[in-house]
Amino acid sequence: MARPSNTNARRAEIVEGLLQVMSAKGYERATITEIAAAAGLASGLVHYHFENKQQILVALVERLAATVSKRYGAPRESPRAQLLALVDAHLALGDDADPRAVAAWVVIGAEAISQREVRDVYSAALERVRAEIERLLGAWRFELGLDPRPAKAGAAAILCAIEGAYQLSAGAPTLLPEGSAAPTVRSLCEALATR
Amino acid sequence: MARPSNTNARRAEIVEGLLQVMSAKGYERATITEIAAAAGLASGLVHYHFENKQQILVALVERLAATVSKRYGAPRESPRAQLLALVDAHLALGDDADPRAVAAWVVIGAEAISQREVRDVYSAALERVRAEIERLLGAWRFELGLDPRPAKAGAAAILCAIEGAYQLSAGAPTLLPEGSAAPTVRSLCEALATR
Amino acid sequence: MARPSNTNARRAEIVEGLLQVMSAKGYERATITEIAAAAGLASGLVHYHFENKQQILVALVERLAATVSKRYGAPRESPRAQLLALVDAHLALGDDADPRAVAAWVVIGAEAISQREVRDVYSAALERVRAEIERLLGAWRFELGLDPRPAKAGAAAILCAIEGAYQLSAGAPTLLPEGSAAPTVRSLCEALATR
Amino acid sequence: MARPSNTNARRAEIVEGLLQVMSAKGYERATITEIAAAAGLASGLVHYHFENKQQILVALVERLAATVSKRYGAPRESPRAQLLALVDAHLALGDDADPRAVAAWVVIGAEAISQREVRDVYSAALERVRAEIERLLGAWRFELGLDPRPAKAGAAAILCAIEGAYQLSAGAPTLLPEGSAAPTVRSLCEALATR
DNA sequence: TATGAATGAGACTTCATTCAT
DNA sequence: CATGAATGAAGTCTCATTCAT
Repeated sequence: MARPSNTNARRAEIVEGLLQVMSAKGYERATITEIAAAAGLASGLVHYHFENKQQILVALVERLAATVSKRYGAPRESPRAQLLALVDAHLALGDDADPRAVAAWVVIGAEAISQREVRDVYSAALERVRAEIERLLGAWRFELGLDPRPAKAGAAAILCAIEGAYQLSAGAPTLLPEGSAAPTVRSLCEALATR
Repeated sequence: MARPSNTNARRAEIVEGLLQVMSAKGYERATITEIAAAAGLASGLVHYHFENKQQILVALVERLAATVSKRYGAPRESPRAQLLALVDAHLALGDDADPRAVAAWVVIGAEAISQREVRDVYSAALERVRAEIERLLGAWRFELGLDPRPAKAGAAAILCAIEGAYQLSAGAPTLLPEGSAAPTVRSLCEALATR
Repeated sequence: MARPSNTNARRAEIVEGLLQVMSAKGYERATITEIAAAAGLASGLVHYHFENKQQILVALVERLAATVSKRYGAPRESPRAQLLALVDAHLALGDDADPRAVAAWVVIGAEAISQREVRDVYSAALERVRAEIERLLGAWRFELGLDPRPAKAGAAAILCAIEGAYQLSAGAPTLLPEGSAAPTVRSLCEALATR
Repeated sequence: MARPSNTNARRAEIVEGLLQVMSAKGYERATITEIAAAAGLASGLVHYHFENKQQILVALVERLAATVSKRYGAPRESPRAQLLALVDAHLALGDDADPRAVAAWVVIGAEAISQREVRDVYSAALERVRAEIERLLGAWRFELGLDPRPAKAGAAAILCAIEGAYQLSAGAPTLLPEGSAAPTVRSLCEALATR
């Protein structure tokens, strides 16, 4: 009698709509009306599936973090390969590259400053990545017979570089030539792993 | 009879007001009324000194870039010292550190994505820094007898790390321990200069 | 094959749901969704049993009037006893007291001002009470050998006092000490009957 | 240089607009747009002078209470005259009678149930009246050589009757013949004072 | 220059009602 | 009868900008 719930699909569509509009206009200028239109829905439906606009943003943070995780995916044979795969997954080489996702992520980083709930999920996502980088960098250095302790500072540096690459490629695209971010950060990993 | 113009002083006060409000609330949520209040002015006066809200933001970008330049200041004896001074000037060690300026800069980076005029001044400011880093890193490598050409990619990496450090310290403050950004990026410079 | 109709039971549940929500939030702020939830029903069902929201309100007016009538119930030996029983039935002494019903009745009185259909049933319910009071007060005075004609004005005064007691106990609960309304109005009846 | 502030005048106009619209439609159905139109103002101005809609309602409660106080005005020679003047001031005989104010007051009483801030000012206004009635009724009874203590219950009864008369005249106008409320309540005062 | 009231477009959000299942 | 998603109008509130003084 009752239709099967399609709430999850609708929520995903709305989140996708926010991603599209927000990457072009920023968060505050992404109106509910536009988000709904981008998702092909009536505007009133947005608030049936989300309590308010901020909740869509929170859901988007999680969706973007999950997308990178998925792309990172399968385990590799060595810490080195694994770390470089992580970098590539973030700086998305090839067809997967999604400039809108990058722009949205930078906007989210700015919103995290003033919106606690956004900051919480944003910080948590970054912390997971940082911990993984630290683990891999430490293992790599250990294999090389080096002291693994500097991996903590190194992980922070690598994460900074990744986030900074997002920032530059979205906000100052002339500065970071297309496709140059990944190799740059990869070589940075090499430098931090081997000294 | 004519009062001496205080336009420049007033403009600076308004820009400072935007800095304060924006670092706490973001750009769109920084209202003219609040900006004026933070500057101790009547709201109507803001549009006497600035054509519109965006122009205040543009002026703020220039003000922040100039502040860092000033802090960077005096020439040092070696490319290495000069580069490390540049890093310190950006990641503002000591009493000069201004979390509000960092937050505002991150917000500006996000606004640059969708507002061309902001992007122009933002990109230009970053490009000046990037070019300076490249110049210093190249000179440093030259002194060490290394090929100076990788300085281009290295400069990009260093700039990414600086901007990423801003991002993390403003949007995920638990991730980047107080004062840890500068030494991390300094050691990154060493790594990139010497291999 | 056909299920027995449960329309009447469902309608009563919905009316009860409105009573609950309305007494806490007022009529306009009582949403169909909340009313349905309070009744343990799906929101779509409400409009199967009622044409629109106002019809639920009309049904509630009748339900509340009927509840008081039922409480008033059995005939007493004298006009005096009967009138005092009527007052008690309205100002609901003892366990029967239902603050939500009182609040809802006051809200209904306000809605009656601007909604004709509500006003009609509200006025009719009050008129039945007023006529009964007048009848009893007249009979009482007649038994005492007094002119029964002032019973008309007296009935109005008593009805005013009852409705005013509702108003105060719901909207200014600090003013009318718990349980003080009924004795006060009873003594008012004595005063109006005997002079 | 600066224009003299007209905030108080504007606020009064807006409050008056709410009175007009609310007496015809109820509080929730009185839209800001209509209130502004009734006051001859642009809608945006309403929120320049009032934080939100509820604050207009609060201001209206105070305005209505003050209006009755003013009408009550000058002191009389005896407690009896003073009390009857108070009743007349409330049930506004003659040209002063304002059915819209009565309707608005009843609507306010209903809103007081669910809006704490409204309840606070509404209760306070009623309490002032109640205390004055008690004082006058006690003095009157004292002059007559009667025990003044029942004045407390009597004052409650009189206040109930006044508020109930508002209720009936606004919500069930056929029940309370035009102009009949005041004499009825006056005779009620006599009854309560003299027994 | 300076003030702060005024404007009006547009944002988010709510909600009665409808309807496919 | 029942469900709950869907619709779209309408409401409150915000705010950049303008303007009379």
